[in-house]
Amino acid sequence: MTAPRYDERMPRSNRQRTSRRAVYATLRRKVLTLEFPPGAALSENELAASLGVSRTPVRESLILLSEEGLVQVFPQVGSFVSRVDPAKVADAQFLREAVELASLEDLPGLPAELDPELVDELRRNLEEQRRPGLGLEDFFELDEAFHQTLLRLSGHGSAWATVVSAKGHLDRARRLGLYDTATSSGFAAQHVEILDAVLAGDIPLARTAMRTHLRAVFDDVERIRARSPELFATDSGTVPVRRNIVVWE
Amino acid sequence: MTAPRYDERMPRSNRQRTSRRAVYATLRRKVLTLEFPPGAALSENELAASLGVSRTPVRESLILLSEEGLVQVFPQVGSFVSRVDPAKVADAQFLREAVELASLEDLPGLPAELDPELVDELRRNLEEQRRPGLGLEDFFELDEAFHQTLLRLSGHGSAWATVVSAKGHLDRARRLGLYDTATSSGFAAQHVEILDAVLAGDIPLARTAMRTHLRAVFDDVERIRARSPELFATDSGTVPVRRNIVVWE
DNA sequence: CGACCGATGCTTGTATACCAGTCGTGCCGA
DNA sequence: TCGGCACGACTGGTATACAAGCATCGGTCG
Repeated sequence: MTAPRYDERMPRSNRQRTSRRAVYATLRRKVLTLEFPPGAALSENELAASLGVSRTPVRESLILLSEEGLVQVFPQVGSFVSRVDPAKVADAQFLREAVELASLEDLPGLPAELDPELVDELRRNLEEQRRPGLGLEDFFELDEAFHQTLLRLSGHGSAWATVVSAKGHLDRARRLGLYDTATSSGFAAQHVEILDAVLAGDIPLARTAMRTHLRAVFDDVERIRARSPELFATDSGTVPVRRNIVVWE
Repeated sequence: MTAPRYDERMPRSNRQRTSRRAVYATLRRKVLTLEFPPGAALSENELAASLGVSRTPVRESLILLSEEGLVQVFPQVGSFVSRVDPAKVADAQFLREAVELASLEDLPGLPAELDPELVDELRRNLEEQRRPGLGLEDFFELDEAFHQTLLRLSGHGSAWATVVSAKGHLDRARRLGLYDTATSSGFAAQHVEILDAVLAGDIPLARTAMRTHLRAVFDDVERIRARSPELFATDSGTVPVRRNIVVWE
């Protein structure tokens, strides 16, 4: 007959370090940091060669990224980094706001019931955010951790994956413009406001603060768009362009 | 130099009918309808053989399904249909509720501003739902269409993909138990309530009705779980089982 | 009789080969 | 000069081959 395997807990044996995961992480990072700018052609063959792997993990990663909306694949034509589509950015904003605001509703009524470990984590995170001379990348990381931990606090940590997908589009849009530390320090203050409200058990206030915060992030994107409209795709009918075939000599 | 291709609109030339999409749709359907029951082993080779394709599209589909949480892949061990995890079902419920309720908030203040075409579509849909002798599968389809159209009505139709992912887990759980037409006719009535509130411009009422409706769906799942707890995974540490190695003769 | 231990056949992961489709290019003829 | 057509370089989609790990079975040895 059959026999059971793996009784309970295979902590990281599941999340194995596979080539595909590495490639996916690399490609996603390069897309989000604009190292691969919107509209850029992503040849499976080229990527495979430059990453030192075969087409298979590259291809599988591109499929995942296309599901995420960060990449568009045109069969027999090419794969391209998605244009920064304001509609998609707005969708991402809507989704993120819906999830994060709803999670606040599910916080325990009494602040005493909050997981003290997570609360500590949030406090330490906010302290880090206040550290002078903090780099932009560092702030991005802390920001991510803050929002994720907040979700865990309400017991909806698993919804983070959805937020991440949405955040991808937002972050990419934000990086299009200059994004100074002054702005980020403002965000840090908003984070404090949110946590204070949560710890005070004032959920409506927390919601308001969170909404204000997320809208500020979105407005940041809109500001960038107003200043540099050419960076955004105006028509959703994208225009793939076959890359130059450059032959030297 | 380069030359532009595909100026504007490639309506369905993009969503090409590829082997992978067909395989993905088939596998997903079989998982959701429990034709592939929770815990079942899904061998890439077997699936490829039975579907008449190679491992490649099968494998890519399994990767997508695993991202969706419907399948779990254990490297060098096997791929399995995910157990119906109550935690995951609850997560799905949370996500769906968050998105659908938030979308109602963004409905235009005046009912007159609603897209009349979509309103008609909703009305026709509800009429269909009231048709006597409606099969369960048909009702499921109408239900899907109703919720999707409602999202489009508030301009957030693109969030439907997220809801679909969540709905997958919910629907699978619901199918575990008997699900009679009496229940579904109750849901149809709730649909009417929601649409009435929307058309009356009473967004708070619409939200309440929607929340009640979605919770009823979730309670349906909980009811099934109470009656047949053995169908659900009690521990999240899943237990893959290698399929019998059956040798005939 | 029980514990070890290698052979074996499965699994998924990765690499490679081949295919059809989509252009750019340049020859070739009117 | 200009139009047309075929070739070739590229694309992603699919099929196949190979690699590495795990579990079971059956033998052997203590």
